[in-house]
Amino acid sequence: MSSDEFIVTPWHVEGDIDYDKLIEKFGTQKISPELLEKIRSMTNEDHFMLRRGIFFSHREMNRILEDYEKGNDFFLYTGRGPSGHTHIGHLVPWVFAKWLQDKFNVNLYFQLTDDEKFYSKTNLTLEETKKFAYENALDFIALGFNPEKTKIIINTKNIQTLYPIAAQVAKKINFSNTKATFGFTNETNIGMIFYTSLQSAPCFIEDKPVLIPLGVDQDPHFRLTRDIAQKIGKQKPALIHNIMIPALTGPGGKMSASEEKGTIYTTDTPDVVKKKINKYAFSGGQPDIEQHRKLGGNPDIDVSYQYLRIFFEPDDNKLKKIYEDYKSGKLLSGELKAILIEKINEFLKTHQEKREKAKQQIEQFLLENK
RNA sequence: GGGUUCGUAGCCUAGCCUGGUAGGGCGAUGGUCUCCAAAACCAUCGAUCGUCGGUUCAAAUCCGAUCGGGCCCA
Repeated sequence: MSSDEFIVTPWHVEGDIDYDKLIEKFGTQKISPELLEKIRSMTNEDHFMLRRGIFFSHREMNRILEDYEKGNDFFLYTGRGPSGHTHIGHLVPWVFAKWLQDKFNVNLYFQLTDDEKFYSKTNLTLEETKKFAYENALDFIALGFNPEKTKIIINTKNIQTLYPIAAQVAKKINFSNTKATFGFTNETNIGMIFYTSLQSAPCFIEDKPVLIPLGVDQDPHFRLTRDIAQKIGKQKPALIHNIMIPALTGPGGKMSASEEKGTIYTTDTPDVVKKKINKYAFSGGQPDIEQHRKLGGNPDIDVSYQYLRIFFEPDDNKLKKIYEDYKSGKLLSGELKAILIEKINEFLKTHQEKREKAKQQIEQFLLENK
């Protein structure tokens, strides 16, 4: 694969992603300055993930906001495929969903697709994906969601609730649609072929419009959902997409939960975090200290800097100083890494405490089948 | 149920026809070099060749059975 090629699908992300090209390819809308301003004025806050383009693309987010202004409520939906333990990249859309929920005071559904990971990962058993679903749920809850307005859907547990909706969806999607959208072939197991209708189901769990914050790689599922929404008498789901979080080891793919090395898990200890960052984080520094002082580093490709930008340093002034110091050569890669290590460990300390408490709270969050 | 095809280290794979206990790539690990990482260079680990049995002095290689995956047909 040459350097200007990239692949983005719900199951595989590879290459150096050109997000403008991806917008064109997927047919989404870039988040315009006007939309940014609208969100800002409605929430009275300028969220750093929007300002910095971590969320960069959408489908009909403006419609959701306009309806909301007219007094029409919406709800939020996001999720996670439990193929492994939660890593810090997963938290991006969840934290953003929390923010949206707080600002608009709306319900949120969080879907754990344990069945889908069982179908798509040959080496995972259903027991394992169910176990990871539970583990992932703890991380989600730890972010502080309100149990009154937030429900966790586990596919294998909530199938009774999801199935009637999924059936409506499934009848309107044919094999050619899914083949074209996901690249399925005759070897694809039939669980995968049906699966997208289950991922669609939460879009219609309430009779209101839905807004879905999610990683852009999951967009294809909802492209199909949007295509069939009107056929089943529902509104199209609206989406807001975040970029893929780079792996520690460098650009050229998203952080993968199955690759131990390039991943910081939410359960990692401070020592492990330190070791992983120092040992694996791809840097934009120069080959040696003299050249670095003279030529400066490149924060745009430096993974440590990117993590600060994407998640761990919401303060623009501090981030700007780091950017400039690194670029000028004043800040060394090792020093930049030290800043990130401290930020991550500070975050994980409280996260891990909340995660422990979540074990007592999980029951309140699980959706009950009706 | 029938047919067909595949099963070699974490992954991809050579070898199988023409039997003599396995070679490569990626990855991983360690080192050199770096403020780190990457790159580069050096080194190392790692496979009883799905399983059981047969033929043979000798089988990943031939034969049989069996298990598992894929596809086609019913």
